[in-house]
Amino acid sequence: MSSKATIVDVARECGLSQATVARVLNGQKEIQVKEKTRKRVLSAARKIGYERNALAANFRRQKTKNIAISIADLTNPFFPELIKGVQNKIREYGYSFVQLNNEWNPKIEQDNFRYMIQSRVDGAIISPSHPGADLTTLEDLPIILLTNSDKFSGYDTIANDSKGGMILALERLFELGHRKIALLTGGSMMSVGSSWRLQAIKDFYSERNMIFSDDLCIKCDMSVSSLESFSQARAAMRKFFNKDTPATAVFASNDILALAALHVANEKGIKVPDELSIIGMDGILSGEISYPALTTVEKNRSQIGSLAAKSLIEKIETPLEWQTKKIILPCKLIERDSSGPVKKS
Amino acid sequence: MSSKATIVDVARECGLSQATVARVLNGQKEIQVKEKTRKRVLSAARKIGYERNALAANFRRQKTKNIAISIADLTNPFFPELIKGVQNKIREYGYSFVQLNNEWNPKIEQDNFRYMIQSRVDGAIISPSHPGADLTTLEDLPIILLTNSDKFSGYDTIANDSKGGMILALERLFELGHRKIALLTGGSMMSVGSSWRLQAIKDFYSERNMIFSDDLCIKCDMSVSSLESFSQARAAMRKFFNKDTPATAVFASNDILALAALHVANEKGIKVPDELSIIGMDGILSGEISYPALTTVEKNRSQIGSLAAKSLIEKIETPLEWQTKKIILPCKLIERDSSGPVKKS
DNA sequence: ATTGATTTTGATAACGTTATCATTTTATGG
DNA sequence: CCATAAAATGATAACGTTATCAAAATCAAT
Repeated sequence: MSSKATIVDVARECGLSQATVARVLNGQKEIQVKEKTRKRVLSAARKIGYERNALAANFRRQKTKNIAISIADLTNPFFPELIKGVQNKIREYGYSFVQLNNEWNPKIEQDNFRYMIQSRVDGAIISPSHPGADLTTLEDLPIILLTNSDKFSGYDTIANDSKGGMILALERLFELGHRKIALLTGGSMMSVGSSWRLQAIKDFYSERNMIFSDDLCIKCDMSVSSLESFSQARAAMRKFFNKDTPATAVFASNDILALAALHVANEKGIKVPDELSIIGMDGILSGEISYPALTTVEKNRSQIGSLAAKSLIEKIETPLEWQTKKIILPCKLIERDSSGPVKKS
Repeated sequence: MSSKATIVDVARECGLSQATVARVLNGQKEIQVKEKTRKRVLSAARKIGYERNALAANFRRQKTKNIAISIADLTNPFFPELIKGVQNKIREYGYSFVQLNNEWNPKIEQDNFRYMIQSRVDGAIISPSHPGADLTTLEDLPIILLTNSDKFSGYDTIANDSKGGMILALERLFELGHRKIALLTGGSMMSVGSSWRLQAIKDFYSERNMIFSDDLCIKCDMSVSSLESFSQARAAMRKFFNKDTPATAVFASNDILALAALHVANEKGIKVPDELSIIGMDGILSGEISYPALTTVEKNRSQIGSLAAKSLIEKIETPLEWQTKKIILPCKLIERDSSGPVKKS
């Protein structure tokens, strides 16, 4: 049944050596083989239904044309588009990928790293589960990290400029007249902690000779799944509004949190954007189709994915020319319908 | 550089034959090897840093412990959770997977099938890009299809009972007093066409001695991406409301469309659920976090994924005992906040 | 034609593991 | 203690491709 035809069978069929057959069927750049013999081989191959045995080929060259993508959780809306970007790019180069989730669990992450080594992937794109992730298992496997944490010095990294993006949002809110801006946060999707965000907004205010009151920082426990973090954020927002701290705008560190804020605002009859402006971060689908549509600081995840893929393949294929890169991509403010000028009262 | 230690090196190191070493390191069920030698091998392996070369092993056994998952588009919110279900299940059995997107393009889909054959995956879970998808390329590769289309007789299939789910929603709406129910549809995510839905709702009405007016069927062009189909549906809904055909409820064939309806209702100041009930289908995250939260007919995608994975592995590992299965899972109505009793007027 | 350079083809040895035997060692029972 | 069975280990041949080198065929130029 599954005893497939091999290159030797094709050779026998067309009366040529297996070397020549190999050159025709799997040889690169179609070099060094006469058109006539090429035809002969191809028709013989078609006749007996030859299909290349990639297992044998990979084994022989100890290359797989396969890369790994290690992320925390595929159901996190941040990742699918990123992966798509990777996928589209690597297809151009004839690579494919295995996708490994770790559910934020460092132990599973380590298993996955082990798997990468054993299955001899040619390289990996890794979104570390936490800033202390141990990458030593990977030895000299070419990798690109999706993070901008400074814990990974010496590694190649690609990420959006989250801080810059945050400032973009704050500046715009200031332009719109907002001065009482609440910060809704609880650790980013990359699990890099969020204390820098509080610092960033404080700096932002102090640069303008104002102070950011800690009352306006709404912290919520950040949990594993998007849905849980939504619930947590919603609870936090409900509490916040009950205290009726006067805030005219909310900046949330991701769209899920922003949508929680929007949800609570709707619930309480607070008009968005007339009475409250909300800006999120990431640019996920849920924010595009909500009502009102969410203003957000977009991270171009597809672009990150394709850049990471491109870099990785360069690193794999021309390792000598490679030198460590830290790419930081700007974010882009997308103004939709959840933000507007502060209400005159 | 990357010349890794092999089984032979370990054998030399510990003074045993490579056969014994192989039995210790990669042998199944830890049978037939003395505890003392086992220790000897393991410490030698650790000492010289042996890592199993899965390429060689796969090649030798012509098995990969790898399956493929072929879907249309990873960014379609339907799929990530399904894939997660697959992933969790196959991990139990020591399998991993490659994920292949086809962007609804049958040509790419065929390339992907070819890739499966050449890379010798042990099996595949396939969501056909369209009902006429050609699976002959796959010959006798064990596969499980994610569809309930009757075009795939003879294949193993798993899918939710969409029609049953739809009836669940309609029955509930009837219970709530709704008689004028609009059907918002345009082809399902599985691209299986949607004419059956119109038929189903007509049957539903006629079973109750009523007739379903075609005016209440809102068709929208179904496009590739979720966002586009949202826009299309929103446009269709705007048109529908302008005609002010009196409908007290909308049943949408997926959550994206339902959210489009919700969006337009909000836009027009139509109160949901007081003035209009909306029920969607699938149970995606966006519907859980919208305001109001979307009532939906849930398809348990994680369950489908894990069932598909379990079946596939059975089919792979005990092919003789296998017999063709067509599994149809019931849907579940999840009542959230977008549906309620019809308004008394 | 004859030489030499060049292109095209052929023969064959790896790659590192697993599977199949053959062989050795250990256990069992009279 | 010997015979026999059972358990543990060893030797070696695959798996199907690619890479290397050698041989043959073709081409160019005298």
